[in-house]
Amino acid sequence: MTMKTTPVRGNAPMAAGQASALAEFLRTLGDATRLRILTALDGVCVPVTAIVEATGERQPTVSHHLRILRDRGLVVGERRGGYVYYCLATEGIRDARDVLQGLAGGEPAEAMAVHGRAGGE
Amino acid sequence: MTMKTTPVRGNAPMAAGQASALAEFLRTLGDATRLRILTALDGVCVPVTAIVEATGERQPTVSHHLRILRDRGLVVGERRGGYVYYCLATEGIRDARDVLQGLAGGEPAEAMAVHGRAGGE
DNA sequence: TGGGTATATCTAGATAGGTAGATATACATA
DNA sequence: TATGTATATCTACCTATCTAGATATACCCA
Repeated sequence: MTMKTTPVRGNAPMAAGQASALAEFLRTLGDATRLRILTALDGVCVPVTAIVEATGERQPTVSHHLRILRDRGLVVGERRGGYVYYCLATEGIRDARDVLQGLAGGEPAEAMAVHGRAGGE
Repeated sequence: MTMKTTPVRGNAPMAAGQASALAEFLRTLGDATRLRILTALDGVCVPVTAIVEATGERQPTVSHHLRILRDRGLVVGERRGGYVYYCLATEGIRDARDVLQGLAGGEPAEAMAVHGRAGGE
């Protein structure tokens, strides 16, 4: 028996809970339709109809992804007459940017720590 | 018939191909095991055994994710004797950071444009 | 060359997440 | 109130992906 013991030890990896939360956040952004919806909403508030038209996706599909984005706090919807207008959620988007900055900046672990977004488990 | 025409038009969303490429990249990072592997490799090069030990994942699972990270150019493996040492891929990680910066910085569309990473289709 | 260790691959099996289609609900106006 | 439009929800199906377990391959040393 020769190569038994590990010659070098890796860093302690990111905590499991933190990694799951960060991974889930990244998967939220990791869908082409959602990215297209988010960019379509950049700077404007528009009804679902407009998003359907802009993206070329079907209405139920758009509603489905809007729901996910809403649940994650990335967009907000407000009823105005017959339409529900969707906008980027200022705070949620700012948090998201911070997380991405943290990831890009070096220590991925720090990203989630600062901004509560699913921090704990 | 009353609410027929859309009152406001959304922005033109990100191009479909670009969105898919960006989404795929984000999904690559959107896995807790891969995030943990990446952090375990921060600043050091270690054999698979060490990653298995550090993460607590099984060896085939680690190899699987290493393969994905390797294919995406985020890590590189080099054989040294009986072990294969894995390190963060300097260039790939720099590109990844740039993409994340671009996403965080404002115009998500610009992120992929600059750095080739799956830019085309 | 033979035995042992390290790593990769293969085959399922399980599960999450996406889209489609139908339909229900909410709202506005006539 | 009746009707039409806008949005949400529900079910089913499909696909991608993760993990497990077994096994193959690569390499080292005696």
